[in-house]
Amino acid sequence: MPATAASPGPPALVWFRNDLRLADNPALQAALDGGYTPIPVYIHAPDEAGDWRPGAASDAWRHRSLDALDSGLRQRGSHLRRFFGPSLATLQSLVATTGAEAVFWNRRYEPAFEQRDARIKQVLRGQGVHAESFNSALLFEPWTLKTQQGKPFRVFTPFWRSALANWRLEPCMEAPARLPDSGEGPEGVPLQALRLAPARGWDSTFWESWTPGEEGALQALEAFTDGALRGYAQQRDRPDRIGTSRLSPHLHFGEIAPWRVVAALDRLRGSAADADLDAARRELGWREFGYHLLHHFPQTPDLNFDPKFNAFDWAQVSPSHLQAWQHGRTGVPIVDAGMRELWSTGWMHNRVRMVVASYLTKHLRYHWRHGARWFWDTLVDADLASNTLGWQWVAGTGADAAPYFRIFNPVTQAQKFDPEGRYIARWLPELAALPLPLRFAPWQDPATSQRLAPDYPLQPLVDLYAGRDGALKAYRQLRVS
DNA sequence: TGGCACTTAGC
DNA sequence: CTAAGTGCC
Repeated sequence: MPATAASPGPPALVWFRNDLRLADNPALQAALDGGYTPIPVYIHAPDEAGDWRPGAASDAWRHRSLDALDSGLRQRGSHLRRFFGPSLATLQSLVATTGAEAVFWNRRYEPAFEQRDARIKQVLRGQGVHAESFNSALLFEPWTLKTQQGKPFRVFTPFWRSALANWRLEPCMEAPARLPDSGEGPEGVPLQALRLAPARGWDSTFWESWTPGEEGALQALEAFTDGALRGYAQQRDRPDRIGTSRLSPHLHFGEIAPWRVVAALDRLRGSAADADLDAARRELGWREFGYHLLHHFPQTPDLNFDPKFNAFDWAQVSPSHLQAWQHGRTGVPIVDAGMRELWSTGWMHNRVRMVVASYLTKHLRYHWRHGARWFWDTLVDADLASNTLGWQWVAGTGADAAPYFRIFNPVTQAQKFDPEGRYIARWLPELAALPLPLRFAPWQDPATSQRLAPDYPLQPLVDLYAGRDGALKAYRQLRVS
């Protein structure tokens, strides 16, 4: 029986995780449809993520997104209650103190969470609580698509073909206009107590370019469909323009449903170019593929997907060289520009992610895990599925990966995708005075570079040809052994 | 979702 | 001489 203001139903916990939105939220909707009074809770339990507890940039975003969620709930007459973990004990205690008859949540697919949540569901049900989970994050949950042999996909193209052949979208559901509130049980702790926001405010520059939360996500979607979608198939490779959707952090935190993004694209069929719409949908497909792989190959955040690479001769890490890469001081402009963009905005253009990753794993020949870890800590969109897929793909160790010998030349990449050098100049202002061909490769005229860009490293960490050569030698060695 | 050395066609 | 194609890493 649906709840009304006059006769509120029994309480049910709605456990928010990476589904920080009120529209298209199946767990919240299940509570309402079941006639319950939803008690929205968030439980801070970073240790339960195992080796992959969220990084600092991700936490900074989550702080703001939780704040936005609480505002949205309050506008509708409810509010968010925040607690410290462990998750199971906290839920059990809340069930006891609120009298909740049910617990609803939306699924996560990271290995540590899949295990934890399965156990939580089992224990709660064993205690007679109605515990149920839903899909809020994916177009296709990892177990819904299989190859002809009933096995998980390892190659993107057949995976995506299968997805398109089995296409079925969740209907979009507007956020409830009003929510009943319950006064039962503890109120939890203030948002600040979770200490997600950086103490010293190093993230302040992030928020010039991002608005965490459901409202910000919808604005980003609108900005995309009104703007960068036109020409997306080509322009998304251009880091010097706003050529991408910039939806990744919103999708990661569940501030928007992927099917709402698809629905927005579908509405543009006929008025926007099919190539652009298909390319945009295909990028969502890579996100889906990442979750598919992570679920079926749960070791891949830490281990090579292709075990052949376990014998690969990665270079020993020099802490100063690794730090030069991290802080954008390698002496290769497009690499350094990307790493500085990451550091100051918590995000990096995808084309540049590939370039800096190729440089780390090929020219420096460092194990991809060093790059994956740095991205994990610095990206606001850090996502275990996408991060793992991306790094193993570039490193050549992954499923359907670029072959190891596919080594990006950072100078060629910059000339091709940042032809006016504007992206480089934006993130490396000390290079803005360098004339164009030189701005891509300052070492080619050391005297001029010294004069016009005295603050930039004149001596690249590694010679590009030597780096490429060393990588190919190590790869050859792997193949004959 | 490459790069490069080398070839060949065409001027 | 350059552009386009090819095979390999």
